[in-house]
Amino acid sequence: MPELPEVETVRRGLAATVVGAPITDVEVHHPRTVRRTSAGALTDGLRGTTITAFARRGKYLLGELASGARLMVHLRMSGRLLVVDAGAPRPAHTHVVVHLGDDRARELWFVDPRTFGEVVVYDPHDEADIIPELGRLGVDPVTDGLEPGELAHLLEGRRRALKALLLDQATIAGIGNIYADEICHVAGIDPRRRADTLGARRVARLHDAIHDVLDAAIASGGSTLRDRQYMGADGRGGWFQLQHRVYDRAGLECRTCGRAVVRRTVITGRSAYFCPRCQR
DNA sequence: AAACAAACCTGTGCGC
DNA sequence: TGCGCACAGGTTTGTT
Repeated sequence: MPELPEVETVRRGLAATVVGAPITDVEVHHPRTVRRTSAGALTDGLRGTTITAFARRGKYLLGELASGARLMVHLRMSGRLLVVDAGAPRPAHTHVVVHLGDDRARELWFVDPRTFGEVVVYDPHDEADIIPELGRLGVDPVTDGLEPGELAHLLEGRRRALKALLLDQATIAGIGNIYADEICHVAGIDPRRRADTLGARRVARLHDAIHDVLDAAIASGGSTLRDRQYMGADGRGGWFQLQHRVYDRAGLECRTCGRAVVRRTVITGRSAYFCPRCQR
């Protein structure tokens, strides 16, 4: 579910609310959530310390602990991180509860119906062994920046469909199914077009679209779809879905040109939405 | 290099 | 109203 803008919104929410709060206790209610290590490793690694900062790389959320350890959370399809008052009634699928012992006690919940998500605490020295995917991540357009020349280089020799490349986390980190479609639309490029055939003008448009779409989505707190799955750490949804041009709009009039109907196709096994008139 | 399917799970929406 | 199927924001693994 959550892509770069959603994870960034969660990161900002946590940075503003749980950084500096002493962790007094940890409950783990689902072994799958801590499968990367163990419930004991998570509990022992968090209890008695404090989160000093939150970073984000692609869709990975990384917390620095005062102990020197590191916290990694990946929300995958249905994960949510919520900060609530202590003792608040817990929703179904609340798999991890981190007790924050402030003057005003609160809890940090990890809620995840599909249990694809993960929470892990580890020694940063062992990061390459415990979370090898992190080492394979490509450039994060927001955190690292991404210049037109660098983007052109990433596209060179890549014969895949552009959308498939945008979804490849080892090339560019953080873009998922919603934003890949929205970026292709804003750039005016057919998502099925081979990545190595864009030409300078399309590369320039793609560069601008990547930054414009991601920045606008972050400014809107991400996209909360019909199922209301995604929400920020404060429990409030985003509103970028109101600005979606093509995602999940098959059969509806294109919101950009108004003279064609949005089509749905499948690229690399994922739904892809585009306007055949605006995107070539 | 890259397409494809299957896997991991639960929930929801739709057609009948 | 109920049943069964398709599909869902992600990622890995194994097979062509």
